[in-house]
Amino acid sequence: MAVTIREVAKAAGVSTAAVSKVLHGRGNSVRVSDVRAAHIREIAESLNYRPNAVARNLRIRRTHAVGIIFENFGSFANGPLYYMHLFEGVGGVLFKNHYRMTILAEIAHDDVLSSLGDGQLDGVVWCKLTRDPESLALIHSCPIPIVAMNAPAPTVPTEAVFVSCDNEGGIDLAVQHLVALGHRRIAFLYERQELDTPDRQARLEGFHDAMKARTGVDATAEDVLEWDWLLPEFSGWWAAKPPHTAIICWSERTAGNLILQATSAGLSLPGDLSIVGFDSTQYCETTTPRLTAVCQPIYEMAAAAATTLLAMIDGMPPIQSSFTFPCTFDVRDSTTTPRSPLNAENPS
Amino acid sequence: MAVTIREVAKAAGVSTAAVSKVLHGRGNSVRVSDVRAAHIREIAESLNYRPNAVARNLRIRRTHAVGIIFENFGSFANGPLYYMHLFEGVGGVLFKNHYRMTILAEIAHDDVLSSLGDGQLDGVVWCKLTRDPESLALIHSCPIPIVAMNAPAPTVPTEAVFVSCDNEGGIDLAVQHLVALGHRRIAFLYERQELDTPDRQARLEGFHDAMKARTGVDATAEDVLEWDWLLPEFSGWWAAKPPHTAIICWSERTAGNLILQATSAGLSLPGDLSIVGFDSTQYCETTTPRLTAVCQPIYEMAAAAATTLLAMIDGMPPIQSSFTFPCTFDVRDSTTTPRSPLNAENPS
DNA sequence: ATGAAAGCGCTAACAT
DNA sequence: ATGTTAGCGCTTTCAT
Repeated sequence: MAVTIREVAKAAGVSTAAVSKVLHGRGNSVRVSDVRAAHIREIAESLNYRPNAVARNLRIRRTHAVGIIFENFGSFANGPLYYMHLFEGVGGVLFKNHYRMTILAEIAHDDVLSSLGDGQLDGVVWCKLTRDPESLALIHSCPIPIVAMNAPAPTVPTEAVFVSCDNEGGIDLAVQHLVALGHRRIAFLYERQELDTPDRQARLEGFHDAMKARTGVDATAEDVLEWDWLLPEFSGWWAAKPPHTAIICWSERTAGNLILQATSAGLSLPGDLSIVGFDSTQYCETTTPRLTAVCQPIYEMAAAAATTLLAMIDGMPPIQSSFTFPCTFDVRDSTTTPRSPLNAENPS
Repeated sequence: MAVTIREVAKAAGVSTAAVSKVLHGRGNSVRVSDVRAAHIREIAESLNYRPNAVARNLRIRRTHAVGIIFENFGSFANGPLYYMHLFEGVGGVLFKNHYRMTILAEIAHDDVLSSLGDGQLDGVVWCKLTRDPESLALIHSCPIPIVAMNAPAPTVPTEAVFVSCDNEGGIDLAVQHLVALGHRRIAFLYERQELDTPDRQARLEGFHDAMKARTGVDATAEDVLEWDWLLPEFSGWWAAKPPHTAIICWSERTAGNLILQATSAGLSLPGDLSIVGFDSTQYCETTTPRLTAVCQPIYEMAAAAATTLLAMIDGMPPIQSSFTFPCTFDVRDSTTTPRSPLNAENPS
């Protein structure tokens, strides 16, 4: 069907080795004179030769393709924009380096090994890899390098590299901001469905630490709100006149839904309730009020992940086994001074 | 390095053909007894054998991977959500059929052929393929099947299949809606940067047709607004007291930016100006006011594209060379009756 | 500088 | 029912 290197060689009256060298420039044990090279190129062109990458991949044992695993590909478009940026950031680096990016849909753990070990991928970026023993075992027996994004670095050293943001530090920025505005009773909110998400867990821990550090008092169970997906619990919670004047949401999207619920419950935002989100994307500009949020440097993180992965593929041992990026804080319109600071520092 | 089918065969005392048949179930000229099969499986397991897909791909000349080309991958996250849905829709079908999806970044036309003809892809979904002769030539010489999404079907028949929505019909729904509300002077808005986008062109044509049909008068040049990316022209335009009472935006994101500009210029929406977008995603729920918009059935379109492509890969000639899906209309809060219908039908 | 030939790991026709 | 073998298209070592 397609014209092969052999046919080009025959037509040009040279060996396949010469054609390979000239057209693909690989190998250094073969030398071809300029005239011959030009001739070969001409023949190849006229025959409309297209190199077969699959054959080459088999031979050199490299595909220049890396996989990217999302745990929930199906809800990409309605999920946080965060994923998209991550995706773009990784893709940007890969494409610049002439790698392809292959999406691996949510796959059963059993299938992962066969997917990652079938020779089609040179490496993989794994988003939200969990820390359970099963995953660690998997990392261990995986024949290609892995970089995990937004996953907590495991306590035992592994072959994989972990890239994430400083979730605790990010939440501390949020608490700091709210406390500076005068808030004392602050709640932390997440969806029941996100219970297992490593980032959520880290942020909750950060919340406890920060509350202790910034207000001097420990957060209690009633300061932690675990609600359902679209936060139907809100109106009941608000009706019970909670002492809180601000809510920190574990994610951007959660904050968006909270704004929706609060608005439709008749609250005036941010006067009645200050709201902070996590992840500061374009999305935060489109909510009303615009969402104040912790910002993780997604593009830098994605670029670090991809760059490190490519280095590993090239056989260089990673410099670090984990990278943690500091967060920043973007103040927008969803936070303000509390209407009535319940636990003001200096009640006169 | 990795254990091959040959080593399994040797360890099990059988032929490679037997191993291949048992483990991968391919070929029908080979029969293996149950006991032998069980034994082979056992050996393979104990040797931790992993089939090499690259070798198999070379042999069977199939990769079970399809490519997806976006013209502007880099601005995915900040672009219209439309792309994401498309992406998910295509991916959903592919994954269900055990195909992989490979992202092809914006590539120079010269590179396209080498990318699509290198044997690594069984087919490709091409988003926003333009209709120029160059692209048509490319389609013609492309060795794998192509499905074009949201591209106008060319007038001359091609090997590719085209999937798009009825842009004209969609715009007509918008005009109908506005006219029913009492609007007579309606503008059509797009960004200068989108000049070449086929969808935009089709929608503008649809605008002209619909205005003629629904109001009886032709739209003029001043009814067509070609502004810069973030619509900085808005305030000047509005200050000049244009006769228009409504604007139809070529895209969802354009409409969002228009809302931002109008709001910051002090307009009260939708009272001062009715706004309609194109593409009705989650994004339309997050603007203030919520965006009334034409809705194209993206998931169905994506599914049709992917399904058709897979059929073509399997050698079945496509039933149709183009699929056009009807649009629907989602009324939200960004449209209302005009404050003062300038050209009311029956001025008393 | 150039060519011959041996595989990469797998599949499938063919032979037994 | 099972084994032998010839490739898929390319790279690369080794002779010349």
